[in-house]
Amino acid sequence: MTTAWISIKEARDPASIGRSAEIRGWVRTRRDSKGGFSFIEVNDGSSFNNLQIIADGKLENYSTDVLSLTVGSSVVIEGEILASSGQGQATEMSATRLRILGHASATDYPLQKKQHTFEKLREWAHLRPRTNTFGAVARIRHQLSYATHQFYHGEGFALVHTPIITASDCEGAGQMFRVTTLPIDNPPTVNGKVDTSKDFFGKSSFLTVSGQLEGEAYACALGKIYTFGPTFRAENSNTSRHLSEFWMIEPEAAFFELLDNMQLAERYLKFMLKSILESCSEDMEFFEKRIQPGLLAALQLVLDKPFVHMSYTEAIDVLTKSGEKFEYPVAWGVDLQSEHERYLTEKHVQGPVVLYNYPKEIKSFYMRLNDDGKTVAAMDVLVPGVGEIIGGSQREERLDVLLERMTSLGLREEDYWWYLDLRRYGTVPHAGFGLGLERMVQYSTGMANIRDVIPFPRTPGHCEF
RNA sequence: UCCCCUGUAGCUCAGUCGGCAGAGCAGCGGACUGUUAAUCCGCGUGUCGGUGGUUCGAGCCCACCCGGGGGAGCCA
Repeated sequence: MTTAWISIKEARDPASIGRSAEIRGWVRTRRDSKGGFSFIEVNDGSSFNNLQIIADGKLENYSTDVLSLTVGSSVVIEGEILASSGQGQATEMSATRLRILGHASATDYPLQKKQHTFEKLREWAHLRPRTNTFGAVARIRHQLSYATHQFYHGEGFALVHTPIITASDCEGAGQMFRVTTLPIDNPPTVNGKVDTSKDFFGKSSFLTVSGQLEGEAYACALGKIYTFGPTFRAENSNTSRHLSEFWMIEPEAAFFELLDNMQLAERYLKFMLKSILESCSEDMEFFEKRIQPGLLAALQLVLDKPFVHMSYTEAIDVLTKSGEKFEYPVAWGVDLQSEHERYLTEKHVQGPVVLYNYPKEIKSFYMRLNDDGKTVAAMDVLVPGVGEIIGGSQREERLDVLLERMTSLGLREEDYWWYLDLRRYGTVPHAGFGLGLERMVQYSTGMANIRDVIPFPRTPGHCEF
């Protein structure tokens, strides 16, 4: 007869009282009683909370092993799940057998039984998932990812894997990382320039900044698709909201117009929030209590209310009449600055706001030109604390209009030949958007710095681990 | 990239007017207790980010460099 290995999440469930079981995990704390026993708190990542183990002095290895247990040690413990007589937990385990798999030297192990700053924990990115905060962030990140697949599958969207290496540098979303196998110290040259025809792909190649253009190709066949993958930006931006490598979800749907797109974004955001509030209540309570008081009520309010829609022109009007002193002046035609976006979502609306119909001059070439000839069918979703969490648009499906727009921006037709084919053959209205996963995790948890919501952050000058 | 702040013990930080480097936590030793950030007593810990300068004397003042944080731009 072997004892069943169960998770600590399961062991903490009062339904487990009376069971014999085995748990496996890492020691968080040990408190000794000279009365002849010890309390050991063990965490295995399955739950925010620990399981309290009562290790009696009668255990054969009590003095040799139990009393040597340090924070971070890995253990396998068999015992009986009992109703706890102490405060703070419903169940506990009375150990009948305890085995140490690996010690963690108390003098060397960096994680102490106290709070560390997030800055210090970034230096120990390989150990920080063992802390309360980073364990909780990791579980929320997983739940948001899972909810994403659930949501799109449920809405009839197919997952498409778009390429990570791209040979076109014309995705138009910022600076790209070059991918090359040419020797960096002595590359082949022609006419004094690097001969990229000798490179791996016979031409220059880069890490993708967006899967959108390829996504459009599949939407114009499968109808509704989404991508979920890493994206890369070689921009020298040093903020709490930017990463050089981040994960993006990009749905794209044929026959969708701007309003369909906005409604999809709202359903998607609400689905994710509902998912974490229902499935990660212990983690969310932690964020409410220790990271951002008021978080739960704010997220619940988002779920309960329809999103406010506001055209760019209305937004400019609101900002102009706000009486607020802005560092950057507001006028129709200028791009909205962080301070403007923050005012709109945090003060004016106090919740998510969908801005749409931006001046064409400040938006990308592929966005559909509105009938006014001045604006394009773009939409951004802004949320308090984070700012832009979603950016999207209805795409320009009319070949002549798209070509005209490209010409005026100096883009070369031959670079976009396959993208233009989508308009040449059976063109349809379509729309889509991109959501930055890390910004969603930030918004969901209240974590202030984006470097703390991705396991191993990459930012300018930092590629450790 | 620009602006501001910051760097002292393993961690969090104090250090006055330029005059012997000091607290809490962690650790170690002991006591005590169905404890839960346990409690109580005792003990140790330093390239004061680096280099140069001013000075009889620099953690403190000056210059440059490096690291960290916040904000801005760009964006998701």
